[in-house]
Amino acid sequence: MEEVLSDRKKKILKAIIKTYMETGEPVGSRTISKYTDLNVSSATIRNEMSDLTDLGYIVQPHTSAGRIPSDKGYRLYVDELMKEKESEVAELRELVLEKTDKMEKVLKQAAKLLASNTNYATMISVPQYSGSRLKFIQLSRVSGLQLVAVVVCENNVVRNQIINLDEEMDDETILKLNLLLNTNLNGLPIQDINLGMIARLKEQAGIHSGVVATVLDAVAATIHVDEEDMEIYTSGATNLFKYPELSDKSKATELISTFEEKQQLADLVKERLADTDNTGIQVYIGNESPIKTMKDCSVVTATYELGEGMTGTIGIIGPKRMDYENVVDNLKTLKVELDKIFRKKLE
Amino acid sequence: MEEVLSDRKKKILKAIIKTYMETGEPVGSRTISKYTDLNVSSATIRNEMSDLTDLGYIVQPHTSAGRIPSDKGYRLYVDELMKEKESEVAELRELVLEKTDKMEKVLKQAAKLLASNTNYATMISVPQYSGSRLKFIQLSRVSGLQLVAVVVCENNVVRNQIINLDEEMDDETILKLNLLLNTNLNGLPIQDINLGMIARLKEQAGIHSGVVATVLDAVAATIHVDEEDMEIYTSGATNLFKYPELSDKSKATELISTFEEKQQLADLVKERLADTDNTGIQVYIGNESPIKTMKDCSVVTATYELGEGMTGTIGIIGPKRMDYENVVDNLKTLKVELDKIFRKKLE
DNA sequence: TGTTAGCACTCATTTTGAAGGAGTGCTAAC
DNA sequence: GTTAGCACTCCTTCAAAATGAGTGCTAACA
Repeated sequence: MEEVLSDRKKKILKAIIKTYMETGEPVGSRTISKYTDLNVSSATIRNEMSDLTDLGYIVQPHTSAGRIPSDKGYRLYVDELMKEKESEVAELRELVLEKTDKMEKVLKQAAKLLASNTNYATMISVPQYSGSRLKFIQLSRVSGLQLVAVVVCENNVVRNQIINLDEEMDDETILKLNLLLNTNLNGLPIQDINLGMIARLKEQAGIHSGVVATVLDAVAATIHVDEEDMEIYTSGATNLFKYPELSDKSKATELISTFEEKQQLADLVKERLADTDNTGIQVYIGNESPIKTMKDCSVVTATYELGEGMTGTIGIIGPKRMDYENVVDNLKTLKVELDKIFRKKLE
Repeated sequence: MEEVLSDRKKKILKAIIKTYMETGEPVGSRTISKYTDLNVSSATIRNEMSDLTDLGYIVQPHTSAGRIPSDKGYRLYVDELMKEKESEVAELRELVLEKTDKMEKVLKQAAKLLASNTNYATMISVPQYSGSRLKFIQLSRVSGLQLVAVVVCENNVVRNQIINLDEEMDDETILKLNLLLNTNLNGLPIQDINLGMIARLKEQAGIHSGVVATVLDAVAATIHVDEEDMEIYTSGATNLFKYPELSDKSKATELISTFEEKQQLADLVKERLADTDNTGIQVYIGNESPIKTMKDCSVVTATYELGEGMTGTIGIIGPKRMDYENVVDNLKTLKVELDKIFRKKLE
């Protein structure tokens, strides 16, 4: 399995992939013989191509057509062949920064920008705040039978919830509960606050067991709200229509559905985030992707950090012949820019 | 312009529209002569169709093809011809209700359900809380230089924001501000709380002008946050691929983009909500729609209410030959169900 | 006067076949 | 090991021909 390719074979493979990226058409031996600086005839190229086909790096759609790269070919390209390109970083910053104040907007804009920069489809996940600690918690009476619970985390994410009571709760009790909650929970990592802990608090609070229990349960719910479902913004899904190999009706339908549903994208993001060694950029080629509808696509993802344990994922989805260099570059740049923007925002 | 059509012409027009809805193909005279209970020959139908063409109710794509309904034809159909159908209401309720607790989830699910029920694309807007009154407002210290502002409206929508301070603010000032804010603003409609009012409060608060001003501005921003941009959920955009007249590449791209961007959908919703007499169901046929990319579609919208001035819009987007009866039915049902669900939730 | 049958005509769609062309694989020669 | 040459495959394109749905018109009929 671990064949070593000759330099010439590598050059030819690379030329095939590059040409195919541009044209989307199978590429023939004559094209390559002119394209490369190898100065060999098309017949020679043909022999080499025949070998590459046997080795599984390229594929012939039908007998008398040129070759197109296989997943294995792309993989080699991504892993070895595309090293040298000089990074011509786009200036994302000014565009992104222009007085957007809310994280959501920045993320949406980032997805949009990336899509228009690359001409592929993009997605970006709203960072989860796993690992973040509780900074502040408060119950306030809103009206007779209503409280509002407000939870602030270290990373300044705020959650809240209205709590409807069955019976009234006096100010003193509320005060006591606030004290109880803050002394016991502040500084704890969000995911460590579990039901057992809440149960213990309930005991400690004792007195008005009925209402207090309701309230504490609600507080717990507020803390953990949306823990499992992840928000994802997408952009440029229609860019995929530009690539004929993806835009026949059934494929397009499936792809666009995937982008509309977002569930599968979320799963992918979760998988990436769960990866312990998730610092780098990950490339899924064709069937390597966990999303089956994307078997004809490649997916490139990067994770970005907001400090304090908040990580999100950016992804680019395009045809297998996507311009990997450019995509990786863009992702790297965006990753850095997002880091800067958010780090700055979080004082 | 106000021609009166003979009964027979109406019947023929209706038959044409119905048949065209099913097949999507131009319908010819022979088909109609067999389809209707008129028992007239195709030649007679041809004469009538010729008249209808002259009157602009139907259109001939090319000389030797059948006829398809024009926008005017559909309009007549929607306004007059589809009255009689018996309403076979789908049982949305159980499906929607299954323990979803958050409004967003209910809305997302409603969009999804409607899309799968109708086989068209759907959208639903998160209700705006215009007209709602402020119920409760509170500033709390989160840490040394951070406050959190929490605003609760009558309809239990909660907004919050972290406020970063330049200098510390003592507990007494915070208390005073809370009192000031609550006594002055509570009970006021959200949109009546304007900058002038905030300016007056600033004066009243006087003392620590610098920090206090910052805080009050932030509070104002919290109250009005997102006032202008409207969240919209969509579902089933890919359903539109099922209709050949919409699924050629350029049209499909435009349509899907519209659904992805959502901005134009939001504009449409705003327009609908601004409509004083917005209780009913509105049908936009082809170019009647304010969204230009939907000139080959019809858009049917309904507004639903959550009481206390919160109104949202549900929309169905399909080909012009959409099954209007079914769509209108579904919308009506969903409208009622949403009313019930939310009214119940809001105690 | 309204309805109908019949027929010629139109025009989009489908089918067919031929021509063209890109590309391969193989062989033989260098 | 490299190259030129050539037969062969098979996709694509194009135009012509066949098909067929549907119309408009006319003439006959009730």
